[in-house]
Amino acid sequence: MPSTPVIAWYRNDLRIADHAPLAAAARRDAPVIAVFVLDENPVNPWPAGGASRWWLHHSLASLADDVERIGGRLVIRRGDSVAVLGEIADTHAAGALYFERRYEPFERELEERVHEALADRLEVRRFSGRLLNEPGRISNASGEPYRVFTPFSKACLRLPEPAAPKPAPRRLAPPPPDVESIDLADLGLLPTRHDWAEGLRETWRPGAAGAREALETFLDEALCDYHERRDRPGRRGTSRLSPHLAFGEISPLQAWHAVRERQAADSAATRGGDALLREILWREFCHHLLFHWPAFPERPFNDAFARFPWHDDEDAFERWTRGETGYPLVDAGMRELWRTGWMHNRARMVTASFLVKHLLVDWRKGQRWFWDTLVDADLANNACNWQWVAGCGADAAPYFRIFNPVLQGRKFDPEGDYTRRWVPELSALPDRHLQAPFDAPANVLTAANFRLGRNYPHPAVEHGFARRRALDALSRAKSERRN
DNA sequence: TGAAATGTTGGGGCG
DNA sequence: ACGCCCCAACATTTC
Repeated sequence: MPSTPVIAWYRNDLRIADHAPLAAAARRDAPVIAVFVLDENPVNPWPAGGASRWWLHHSLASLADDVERIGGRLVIRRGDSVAVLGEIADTHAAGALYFERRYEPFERELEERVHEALADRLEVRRFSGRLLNEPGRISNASGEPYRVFTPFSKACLRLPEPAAPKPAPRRLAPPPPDVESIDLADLGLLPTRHDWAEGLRETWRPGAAGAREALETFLDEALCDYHERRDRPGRRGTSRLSPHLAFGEISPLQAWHAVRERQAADSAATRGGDALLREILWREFCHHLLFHWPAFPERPFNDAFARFPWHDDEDAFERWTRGETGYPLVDAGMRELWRTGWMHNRARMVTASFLVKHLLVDWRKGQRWFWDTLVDADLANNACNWQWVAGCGADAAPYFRIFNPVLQGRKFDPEGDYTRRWVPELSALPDRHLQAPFDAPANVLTAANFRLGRNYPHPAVEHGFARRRALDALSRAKSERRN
């Protein structure tokens, strides 16, 4: 068989194990041109944000090592994906192009363009892997896509247990030596003007090895109590796999299978394991929604919100982004995000609810901010969860569910570990008053040498007032729809 | 994967 | 002893 090279096109699937395109390429017993193309097409409405770019840089470095370890070489390029892939294909007479599917509208369209441009010259094949199930495969009794999570997840769980993930190819035939590549550093993914990435470096280890390490740590230390402890942001109770999943350093199948294995070995892991699998299914559900409603990141799923009078309050929005709202749990979350590129899920719900319901700022502004600052930024999850919080999404929190940031703080950070870690100026306050310094008696504040308005801001808005205002505005939006 | 308002119950203080 | 009130504590409903 003539060994014309095969191109393995990498995008958000930066791993070598359980990677169908790479495995198929290796099986061809031909030179493998593994290539990542940084495509900064201005038409893409969702180019990677700063935190994602930082992660991408390090993840590519790790992938390059992994590819080399099995005898290959990762080619790095920048430019228009169609043009670059076409040029590589022509220059090296490639016989095939393999890649893993994505589900974002822009990426789906890109896949179509790649197919159209190249399919007459070589074999273009796309593979599944980013999800456990193709979005088109899951539908309800009447053939419609599910709009509610619970029946969706039940349908997923009724399917046969997925097959075990495949190991990495043992060996790749290297690409022709003259395949052009540029230095990773020349992609310009790292911050230039000032180095804001220190907190990211301290917190994360991007790459498949880091993903595997995070998974093992989670399985050993947190899985059994996951269903309870994941709600406490002050403890290490969550998997912290989200950025690794977002960049495909670990596949959802690998995570799923590892949890199932642990459950089989240890009955104490049953409940925690099921809770984690449920989160993986939420991820599937979000992608399923984005697949069937491509406008999800731009438009409220529920029409009643189409003309909601959001407040264009730039000042309040900026206070929120900086973690200076005057509500300790909200500020803790926002500062954790800025520093580490990640935020505990409980805090995500509370901070997002605060922006949308207390400040009445458009959820799309919050979505954008998260998109730029999260290392786990994923279009489907981000859009789906913001709409969920705002109350306009599929299977969303009802409009009258408004988090009280003070009560949430007392309930989920009772000892104040999380709040004090990220808002250290509150450290000296006793637990009792930590979440509401504005309600603390004067003698308590004096004893802590604390003055509201000097050490820490006054609340951006009073909770009782904000709550009534949101209920009023949201219920009106609902009834106007009916008329 | 809420919170607040409202309703109910039961113990204890008190006249 | 009794009724009355207060108010936790808990349950229900309402937003």
